[in-house]
Amino acid sequence: MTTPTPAGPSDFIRELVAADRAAGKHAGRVVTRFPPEPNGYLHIGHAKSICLNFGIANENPGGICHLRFDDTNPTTEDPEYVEAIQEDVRWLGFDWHDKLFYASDYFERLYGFAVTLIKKDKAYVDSLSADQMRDYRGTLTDPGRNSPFRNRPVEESLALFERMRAGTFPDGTHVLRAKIDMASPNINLRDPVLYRIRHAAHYRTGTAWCIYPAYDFAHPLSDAIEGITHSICTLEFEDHRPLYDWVVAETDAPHRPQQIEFARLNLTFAVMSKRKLLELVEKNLVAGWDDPRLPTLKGLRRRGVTPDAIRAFCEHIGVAKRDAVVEMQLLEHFIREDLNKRSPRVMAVLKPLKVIIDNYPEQTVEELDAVNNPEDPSAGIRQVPFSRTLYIEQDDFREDPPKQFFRLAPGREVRLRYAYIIKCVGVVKDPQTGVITELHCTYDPETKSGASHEQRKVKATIHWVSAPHAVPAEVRLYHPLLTADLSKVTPDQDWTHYLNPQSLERLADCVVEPSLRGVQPGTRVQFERQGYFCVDPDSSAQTPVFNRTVSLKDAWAKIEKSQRLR
RNA sequence: UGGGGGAUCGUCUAGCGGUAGGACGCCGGCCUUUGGAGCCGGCUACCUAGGUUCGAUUCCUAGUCCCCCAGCCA
Repeated sequence: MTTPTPAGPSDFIRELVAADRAAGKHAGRVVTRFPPEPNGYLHIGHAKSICLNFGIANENPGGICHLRFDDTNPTTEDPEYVEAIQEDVRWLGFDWHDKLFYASDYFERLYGFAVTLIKKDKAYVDSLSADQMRDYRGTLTDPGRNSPFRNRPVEESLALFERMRAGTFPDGTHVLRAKIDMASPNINLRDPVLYRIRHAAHYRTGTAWCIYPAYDFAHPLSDAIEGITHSICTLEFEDHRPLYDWVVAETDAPHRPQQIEFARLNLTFAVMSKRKLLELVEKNLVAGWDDPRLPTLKGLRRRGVTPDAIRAFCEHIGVAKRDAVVEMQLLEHFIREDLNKRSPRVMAVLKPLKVIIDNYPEQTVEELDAVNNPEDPSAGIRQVPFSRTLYIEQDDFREDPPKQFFRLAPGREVRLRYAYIIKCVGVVKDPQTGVITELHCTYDPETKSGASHEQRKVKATIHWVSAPHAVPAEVRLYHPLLTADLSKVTPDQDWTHYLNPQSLERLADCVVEPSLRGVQPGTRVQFERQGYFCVDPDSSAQTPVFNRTVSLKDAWAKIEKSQRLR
């Protein structure tokens, strides 16, 4: 029997957690953690992990998810990122309560665990250079060789490790290594580095330390210290798991967390690697980490995406172990679906063309009823002013209309949304340039929108804004940043030439209906026939700035169109 | 060529020995007082070869392909 897709999210990790609870493992407790390194801003890929970890904690009674900063590398980390990451997790709608931790808070305890290991002769101070170590490590197919320092007496390692901490040695002269097996087929087990010397100021511990624990040492022990039950990470750590377990076991840590791996999120046409995102920001190829063209949470927020849409997307894509590349169209679908429900429809003209209704009284202003959201009757109606002089979209008029063009043209009729049917009776051009400067139309007073009698048919309805009431606005259209799939680009290849140099289009002469005067930053609206816009949440400009990210489909259509014209 | 993982519509994902389901996408139609909206219909998949079985996407065997690992990054 085929069963329909279950209503709630379910995946192998949730099943495993459920099985552990049922078996009474960890006394039925569920403790997860989201452990970012504060070396960049969070993006949609992190959202998958956040939704998973916090989601599992929320779904299980008494479950909790810690937020832990994995800040063990002083050279890449910055408090700016710590702040931004916390904002983003909260914005996404998750709460770590009082469970905010820093791996750097464990430095003293971690040092103690390391000393324990040395005393058990399970770790030693190695004095090989980095190059020598690489040489001794062997290759994928050849086993490694023992370091000449591997059998250093425990007392000597202990003393050396103490002096490493004291700052006696320069960077790179010594490391602390686990004593496991240099011939292991798993390279991670060939005496991995546990501590390295780094004379660098840490953003939290300052210069208190000049040795820093490596991920493979700090992470399992941080999990153990915090009583994490399920340590969920991405696939590339699968062959670190034996080391993870080794560290927890050999240090006699107070608790045995379990590492579980899942496939990270890849999105087509999105720059997701922190290295590349950093490069974009540092080379000023984008305006910052919150540039709406970026898949960062801050960027998505500025283009009007809601946390609800991101969470719905993350739930839908599922959790599995196979490598996956999700299509951008799927993300866009969830964004549209969400925005459709919540964004009021308003009228705006992006490229204005003046229209004068010759037979409409000069001083008259009518207030016409407009529906705020056809999908949500509770959103109600508003009034929009109508007058003799209007703006319509330049694209809605063609002097010489092609076959499939049904909007305004000389002698033709269209309906003005919420208003009257008008007919174009005259075209005024600049005598110098020949550019159309205004249209003259007549209106039919019998055709007012909502009038119950005799429905006249017109081929098209267009939007408009009353000129004397129009509110000036700026619109920024963000096209997809990339025109190629970056996953095909090798790490050392220059990838920035794939960026679309025309990815930002600024339209300065836009007008919007008066109901948008003084609208709050962050407000999401749908412009009639133009798509979803968000009043830039972080803009302090006098005139409202509307952001819109152009969908892949539209972007491609535009590219094709421009190619046809050539 | 060592080790660790993974293969189901174009893309994600379900299935746990009994007619391969959902979503996105795409195609067609309807709607037309806006649509990047809505409604209706259609499309395409079990990596290969053997075996076990009444019956295999599911179990077994062999193979193929893809991903990850040789940082004193995480």
